[in-house]
Amino acid sequence: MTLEEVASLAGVSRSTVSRVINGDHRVSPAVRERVQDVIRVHNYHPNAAARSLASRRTRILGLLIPQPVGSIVSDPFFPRLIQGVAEACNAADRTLSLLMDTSADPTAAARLYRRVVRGRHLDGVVISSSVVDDPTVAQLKEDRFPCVLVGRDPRQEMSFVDVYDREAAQGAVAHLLAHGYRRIGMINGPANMIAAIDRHAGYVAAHQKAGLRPDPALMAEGDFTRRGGYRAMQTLLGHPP
Amino acid sequence: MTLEEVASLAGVSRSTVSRVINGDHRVSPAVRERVQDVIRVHNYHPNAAARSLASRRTRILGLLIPQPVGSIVSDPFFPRLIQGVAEACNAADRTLSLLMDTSADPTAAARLYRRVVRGRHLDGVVISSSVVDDPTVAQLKEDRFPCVLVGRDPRQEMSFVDVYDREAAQGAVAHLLAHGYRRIGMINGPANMIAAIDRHAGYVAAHQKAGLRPDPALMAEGDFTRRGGYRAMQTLLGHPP
DNA sequence: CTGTTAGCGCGTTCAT
DNA sequence: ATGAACGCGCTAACAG
Repeated sequence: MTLEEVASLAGVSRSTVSRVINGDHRVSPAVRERVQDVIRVHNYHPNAAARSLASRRTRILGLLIPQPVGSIVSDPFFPRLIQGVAEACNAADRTLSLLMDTSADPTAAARLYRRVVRGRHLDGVVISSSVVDDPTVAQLKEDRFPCVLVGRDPRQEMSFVDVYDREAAQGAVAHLLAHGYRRIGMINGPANMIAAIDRHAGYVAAHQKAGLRPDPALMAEGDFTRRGGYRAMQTLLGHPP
Repeated sequence: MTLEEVASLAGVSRSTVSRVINGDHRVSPAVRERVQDVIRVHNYHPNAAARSLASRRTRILGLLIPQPVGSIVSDPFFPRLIQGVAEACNAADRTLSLLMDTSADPTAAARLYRRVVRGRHLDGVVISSSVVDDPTVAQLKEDRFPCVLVGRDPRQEMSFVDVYDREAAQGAVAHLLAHGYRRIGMINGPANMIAAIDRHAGYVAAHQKAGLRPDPALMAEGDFTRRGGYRAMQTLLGHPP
């Protein structure tokens, strides 16, 4: 079933049907009603490829999840992120396409990227980039491809959504200090992650504000897995793994 | 950059370039080489929409995850599934599109389904259906839409991939029985899940084969969450939650 | 092995 | 408010 057929069934031209579908208000109520009936009765749905080709927009949004392939199964963050994005896409009547950097081959990511971006597969992309100097982010920026970061852009050149990692860490540490504690340990994420950098900065800032200097021996590195956290805590407790 | 431009830059016709792109072997090595050079140098990538419109195939595969929205974050099964499918799609040079039944509105799923399937968004779909009489599965079957189930089809009418739930459960219980144990408890999944049905069947079969009749009091129902498992175990242990 | 010719199904000016 | 005509970029016969 095509626009053409709907049009002839409704006794109008293709253009009119197209207008009805796209919510153009330059259609008389009577005609609109008639067209919508035909559409409903025949369960017509516009062909996605044809729409994209003509309109130059795909109505597909991408969610780009890079590198830490392992952690996608261990870290509950990703399922949540995926679900949230999926929900928003559904609400906006967009299709979500998931771009995951699986392969260990570093060029595979680049190829995937080029194919999808240059092939005009997507209207825009949400990229969950947590690492400093992510090459894909740089690429997107260079290509001026519509996108938004989940995790802040250190250079503040792109749109992003993030939490106040620094402030939160600072607040938590300040709270402990205020209660008289002095030996405050920290299990942080990998050092190349922006969130880890920010949290550490907050940790340090809270100490400094209290006129203290944090003890490097109280820092341990986890990797957002249970096991990583366990090991880091063992280290802090003086039981190196 | 379009096929047309690549063609004129390489001094051939559009068709030849198209053949090179699609790996048609009816192209002389010399010409192929020349075309590929132009493609590489100009970083050309074919327009996805145009290809789809002309070929009637989108090179997009769908992963359809229905109902149990909550469990997608608690159950590590889904991240693994998603990652596996993504990997396979990458390897096959296909794009993965994620179709999740978020909304509580039951008609939303149907609309999503119709839009995507009838709009020819996808070439095929992997559906992770675990529930008996899943309406979406029925719909797919009726529409004769290319798809494969993750989880078996009770009616054996569709392609599927699954594990031997029944046999595994039977084996496990038989093993315990062989070691002399007689009061064997079972924490199963929700009763409308095929996997739960199969596992229970195996549990019962093992008992029957040993001339025993399982005690209904030893059955408890979990929901694939830690908390659900905890509660079920409490019940089995005689400490109702 | 290569080029020519038709569409694929729709959005979008233009007229009217 | 509606329709006619064109083009989006590519694949797929069909010729040669």
